[in-house]
Amino acid sequence: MQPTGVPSQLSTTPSWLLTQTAAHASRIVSTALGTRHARGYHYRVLATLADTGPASQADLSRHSGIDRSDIVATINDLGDRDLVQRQPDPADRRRNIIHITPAGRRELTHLQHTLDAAQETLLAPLDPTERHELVRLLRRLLTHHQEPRD
Amino acid sequence: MQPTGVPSQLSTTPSWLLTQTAAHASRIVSTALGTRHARGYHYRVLATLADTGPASQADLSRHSGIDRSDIVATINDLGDRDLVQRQPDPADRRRNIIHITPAGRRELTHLQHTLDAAQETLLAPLDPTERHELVRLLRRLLTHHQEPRD
DNA sequence: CAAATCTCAGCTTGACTGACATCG
DNA sequence: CCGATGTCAGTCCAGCTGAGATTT
Repeated sequence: MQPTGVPSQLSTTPSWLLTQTAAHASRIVSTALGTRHARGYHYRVLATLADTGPASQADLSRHSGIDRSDIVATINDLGDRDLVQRQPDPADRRRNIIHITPAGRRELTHLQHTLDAAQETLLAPLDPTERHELVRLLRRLLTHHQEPRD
Repeated sequence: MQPTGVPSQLSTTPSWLLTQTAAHASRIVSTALGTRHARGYHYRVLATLADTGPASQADLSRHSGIDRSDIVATINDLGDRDLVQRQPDPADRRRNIIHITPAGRRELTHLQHTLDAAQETLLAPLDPTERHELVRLLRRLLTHHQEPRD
């Protein structure tokens, strides 16, 4: 008896497995973030700000991997909740400098704890060695496909 | 120097790695399918039909994991290209029975070859043992999260 | 009546595209 | 004028929700 009745041609395919597992991961993570009224973009922006300090929206886009266009709404959301502040750059009036606020840092900490728990849920069936191996393999694939500077 | 400049908190997270890797996989696969003017749903429906034989749209939905609502448009697309046929079920007039046509089988074969190549591209940096291990770990995660009959 | 089937319209996330005005 | 920046509108895929019509 098959799990979801998925045809064998699909269910043995690495890319299918990846997609499916990622879908589960994303659902678990979204649910976790949802308990704090956040979404992926919100966390990524906060994490990036905490990581690299205040930045222009363009820099934020580059560092977080979120498209310029999507940064706008995300910053609006976070700004509405006073988790970040948008200030015009006096030195370059095209720019907004985005700062994370103390409340933003606190929220980030909460989010990280929430995500740690989600991570544990996701990886429950794997022992530490296997988790490490999974991470290793995925990183290999990622770096390979990210830096094909040929 | 970081690859995409992604903050470390993200880049070491399994679920982040999964999502990112899956994104690459999906782009590779979509591109491959695109060369034959197909998308994921098209392949999945064709593969399911070839695997389980003619089926109602509801069964097709169950077996392919595609939502009922999305089956409709997919079958329309495939029908327009004469890759499948939609016939009313004489025994149950609520049903349409979907058949794969000879052209559909031929197209499926093409798609599978295309996808095999995409798979090879995706897994290029891993040796056979590692590929097998990756598949094993992903399947463990999947089955765990798919059949939580607790 | 309940349940299954098909269909349709619409929403959501994440990612992206194109255009535009502003400014350096 | 070129190029970077912020903004806005809109597209796209994959997945889902809800409702209706039809039939068993």
